[in-house]
Amino acid sequence: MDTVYDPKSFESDIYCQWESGGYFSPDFFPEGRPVFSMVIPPPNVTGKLHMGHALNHTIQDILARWKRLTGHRVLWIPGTDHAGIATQAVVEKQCVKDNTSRHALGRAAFVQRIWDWKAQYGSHIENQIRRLGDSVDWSRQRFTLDESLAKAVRHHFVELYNQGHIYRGWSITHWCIQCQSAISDIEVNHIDHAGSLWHLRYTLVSGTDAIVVATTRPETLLGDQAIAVHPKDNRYAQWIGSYVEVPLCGRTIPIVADDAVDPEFGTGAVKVTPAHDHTDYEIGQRHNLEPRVIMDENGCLSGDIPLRYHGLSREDARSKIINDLGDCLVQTTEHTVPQARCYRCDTVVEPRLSKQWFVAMKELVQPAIQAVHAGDVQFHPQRWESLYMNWMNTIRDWCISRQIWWGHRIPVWYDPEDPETPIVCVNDPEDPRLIQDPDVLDTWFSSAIWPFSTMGWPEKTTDFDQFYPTQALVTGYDIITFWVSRMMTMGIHQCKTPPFSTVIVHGLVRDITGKKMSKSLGNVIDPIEIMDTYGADALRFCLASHATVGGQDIRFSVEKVEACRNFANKLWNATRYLLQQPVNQVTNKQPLVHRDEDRWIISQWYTTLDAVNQGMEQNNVALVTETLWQFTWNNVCDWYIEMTKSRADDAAPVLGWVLSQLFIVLHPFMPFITERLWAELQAHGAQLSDKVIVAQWPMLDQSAINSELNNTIDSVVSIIRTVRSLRKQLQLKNKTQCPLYVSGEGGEMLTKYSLFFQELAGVSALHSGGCSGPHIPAVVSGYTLGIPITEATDITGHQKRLEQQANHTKQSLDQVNKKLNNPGFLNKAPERVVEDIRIKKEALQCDYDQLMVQMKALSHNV
RNA sequence: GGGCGGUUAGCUCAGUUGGUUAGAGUACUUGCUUGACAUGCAAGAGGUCACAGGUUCGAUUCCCGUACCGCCCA
Repeated sequence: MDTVYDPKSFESDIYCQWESGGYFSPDFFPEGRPVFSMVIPPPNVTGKLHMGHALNHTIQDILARWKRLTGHRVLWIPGTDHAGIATQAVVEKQCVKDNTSRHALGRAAFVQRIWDWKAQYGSHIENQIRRLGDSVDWSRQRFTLDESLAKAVRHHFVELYNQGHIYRGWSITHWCIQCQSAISDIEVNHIDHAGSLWHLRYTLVSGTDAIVVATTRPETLLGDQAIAVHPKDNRYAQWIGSYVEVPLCGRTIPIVADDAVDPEFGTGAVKVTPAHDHTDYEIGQRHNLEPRVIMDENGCLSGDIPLRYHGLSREDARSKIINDLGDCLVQTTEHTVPQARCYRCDTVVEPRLSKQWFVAMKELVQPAIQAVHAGDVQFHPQRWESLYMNWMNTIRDWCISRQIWWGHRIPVWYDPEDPETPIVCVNDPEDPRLIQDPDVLDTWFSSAIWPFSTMGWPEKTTDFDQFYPTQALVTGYDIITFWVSRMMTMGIHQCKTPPFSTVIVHGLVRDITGKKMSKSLGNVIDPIEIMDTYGADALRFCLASHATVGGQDIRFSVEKVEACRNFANKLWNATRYLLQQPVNQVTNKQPLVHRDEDRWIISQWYTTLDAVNQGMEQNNVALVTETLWQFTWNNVCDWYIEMTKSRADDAAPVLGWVLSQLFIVLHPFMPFITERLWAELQAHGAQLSDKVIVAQWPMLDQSAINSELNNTIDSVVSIIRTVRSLRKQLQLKNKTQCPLYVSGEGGEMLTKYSLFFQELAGVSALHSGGCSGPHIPAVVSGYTLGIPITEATDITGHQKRLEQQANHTKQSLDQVNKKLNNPGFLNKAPERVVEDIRIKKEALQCDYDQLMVQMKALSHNV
């Protein structure tokens, strides 16, 4: 073995062994075992691995490997989604480079080009996932456009349509001029923008009066069909029903009264543009206003408008119109406007009247609400439940048609002679006259059925029988609304059971200052680069150590990954140390031992295992990493190995057993190094079976936990540390040994461990009882220590130190006494607490008295 | 405007029924070529638990408010 842990030298090799050995498949294990299944949140096929994936996958893989080790047949399904708009955009860019376009190529050729692209680059992210160590079943890998999944999507669509949950209709939808498609409500971010409020004068047709309206989008006046005021607004009551002239157009439009108008906003009168605003559309419906479309799909003015505005962009149109308004522009004020932007490309989204396909959600989501309500599905942490509930309770219809070519084409056909009647069917109709709807479905429409489409639904497959529903879904909170809610809705609707029983929600990975990682900020940290430098295990352990029960966002620091790499190195070298001794007696059976330090490490191990088990059950991954780190580094390396160095061969079966058990429990967190070290033990003759990925999780042996022994060894450790500290202050050379006097109740018992004091604290001889000559004293956990003074001793320094300790002890003692002198405390606090405080007081008093004695004695030596 | 989360050592974070002298890693200081490991060992220093009030015998912990940071929805 190398003296230094070098993950690059073995990680990929180990992954190949797992993958080719079939260990990731549930079929590796006999039937009859309990099942644990999960589906991966399918990453975008154009994507590359980012820190969010790394965190998400680390948590899932920890779960999967833990469940596998605890005897489950684990199925974790991998795959990617076709990411309609994103993928199409990538290939369109490629077309531009090649001096062509999708329209020049035509639909079929363009779609083929995307498939070609996918064949070449689509497995990029899959290979990155392998780097992370994901124990996914590649034999069941899926892509949302696979034939069987496409069939599932069609089946799903047709069924929903036949049941009346899907309809086609006119509506104001968000139109992204960049993506050239309608997008759903949820794909829009509302961001405040420093804009203006323009006050415009509309002259009444009869008479000379005018009404002033306030608007944030003056360019839409070309599409105005009314002015609206609140029905109870006295300022305008007399004008309701009158007509005004639209500036720059000459058209006349009515003044209507509508509750939707906020009298407090602007002048209390608003212009109504039904074809280009959600609220205005609704007002228009109530007052029979014809929507007037004045903008094309590129956001340029068009339609029945004055010629001079034709073809202007939204921005140019605005400035030109403001310029042309003249007297009609009464005033301009600064105003913060919420701007709707596309979540993919950040372009300002245009509300646009168009005919789209929708899923009527209100009724469909009811069972999904109920399931969470009834506790059939639980969120961890629970607070996300309210986000889910809020979203579901205020759900609006879901626009699922997209005006692009890459995706599941809507399974609807029209007879050219009757284009208003859709023919909806699973299989392509035979009649060649029929024309298929050109649109494709929102990618999320196929993602919503991912937990069962991946298992062969709607066919009755054995996978579906065995593995649906899944047990857990792991995701960032940002896609609870996008994805979790829809999987719940569709899963219950189609399969009568929620698709998972637990939703584990984690935070987002941010940079060290707490900012979101983004290309434009230039603060992106590439997980692949991190793995190249520190190894996958270090990255995983680092992310896991941040995955607290609270699910807080994570500030990612490279330093912490480095620390985790060092931890791996520690484990590596502890094993290297062990392998200097014969390990052929190492088995998975707890070895018989007769020494306290052996019993102690075994006791500590089970204490650790107990905490690990509880942490895993409670989904507290971060706590588990801390517990394992502490045991490995502090208990095993710092103390057990050091205590047994003089009898290393004798202790090897114990150390070997402890480490091999530890490898199993660490394996979900650091799969590569534990597998590698497991193999190393095997190669040196340890009797360990197969691979650690399929080892048996240790059984907790409560009877081996010995708290009395733990306390004793704790005392020994404290004394050794104190002696080291004293030696440092005495400026004793490392090799200079000194005698140690220990007095205090049970002090004789410590002679049993004199070898430890000798080897770990440089004690030449341990004397039970006080030191009669001049000495440096110390008080630690009820014992009084003494080291004889030499010429080099800095006595005043020690007096200072003792004084400090005495002050400190006195403070604590005062606090404790205050409590014990407080009748309220004595009467009202539980007896247990009062008793604890009494015991503590005695210990503190004893220490304090000793310190006083020692200080006095020391002062004689000055 | 409505809702949620955060504020603990220089930095990143633990701290679950309210009760040890508030912990860890890292950074820092000092000393070590220690027969596993300098990706290391040892010793040390470092905190008014954001601020103000309340409940309580007792508050980092529970409640109310304020400030700042962040997120979601409209």
